[in-house]
Amino acid sequence: MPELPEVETIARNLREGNSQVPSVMGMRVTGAEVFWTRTIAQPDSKAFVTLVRGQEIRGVSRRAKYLVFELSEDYMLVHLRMSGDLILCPAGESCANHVRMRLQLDRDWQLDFNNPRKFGRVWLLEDPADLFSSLGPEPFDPTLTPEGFFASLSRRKRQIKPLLLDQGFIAGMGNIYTDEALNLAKIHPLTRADELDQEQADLLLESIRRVLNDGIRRNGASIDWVYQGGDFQNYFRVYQRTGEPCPDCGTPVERIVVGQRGTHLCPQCQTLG
DNA sequence: CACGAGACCTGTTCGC
DNA sequence: TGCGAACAGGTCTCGT
Repeated sequence: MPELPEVETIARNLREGNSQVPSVMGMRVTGAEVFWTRTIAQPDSKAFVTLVRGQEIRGVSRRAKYLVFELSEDYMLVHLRMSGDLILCPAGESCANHVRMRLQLDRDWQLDFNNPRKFGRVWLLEDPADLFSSLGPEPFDPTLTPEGFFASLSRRKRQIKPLLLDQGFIAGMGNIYTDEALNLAKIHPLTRADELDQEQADLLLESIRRVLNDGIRRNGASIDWVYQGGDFQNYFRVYQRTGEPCPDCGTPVERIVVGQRGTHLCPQCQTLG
């Protein structure tokens, strides 16, 4: 589930609460359990448990696809990777089947890191800067202008889809929103980045922002068993819609493989120059 | 630098 | 029904 809109939704729900759960702001960590040791990337899991205890949650935000917990002493960063989710669950209850790490909180809540495929990771750091140093700009950063975006594209010879998935080029895009944005912008995923003109770059940046915004507005996308919450999956244009009509021209959507990722496109709208 | 393949993991779905 | 293959929202590392 976790691309920018899903991570943003999780951060917002934890920060602000919703009809089901309260905000975690001001809650204190009274203990931690690690059920899959490799979940903790830094420090080691034993040190993590010791260090995190007693810290108060003072902020929850997002950078790229990382959840950023500002604690009283450190920052806790969580990357959900392919199948992770964070669930605020009443203390002592079982809200998920694959919990790899749990923070016990006061006020009778616990924060469960559910993660069936065990790819997700957690860091506890004094300063998150090193983790973030190689990340590209946030898509909504106002200093990311159409002109600057075009200039960045012009310097790259990679295919546009793998480039958009590269978190060092632009942060937060994943397989869903990349396919959606490229279809909206009518750009073939194999197009070389330096072959796009200014007009296409403008449209691509606008499309990226539009699909991400739509995703956020719908609380993200919920595909299959991994995640419940959003309903953006009902508004996909091409992602996992192989054989269904392109929303613009009606041509059946095709599936190809690009960089080992399933890729969905309209062969009529998105052609190679 | 660009690219492809393989790793890391478990669960679901599809085809025979 | 059963069983293996294919596939899944991500990222890292290695070889060419």
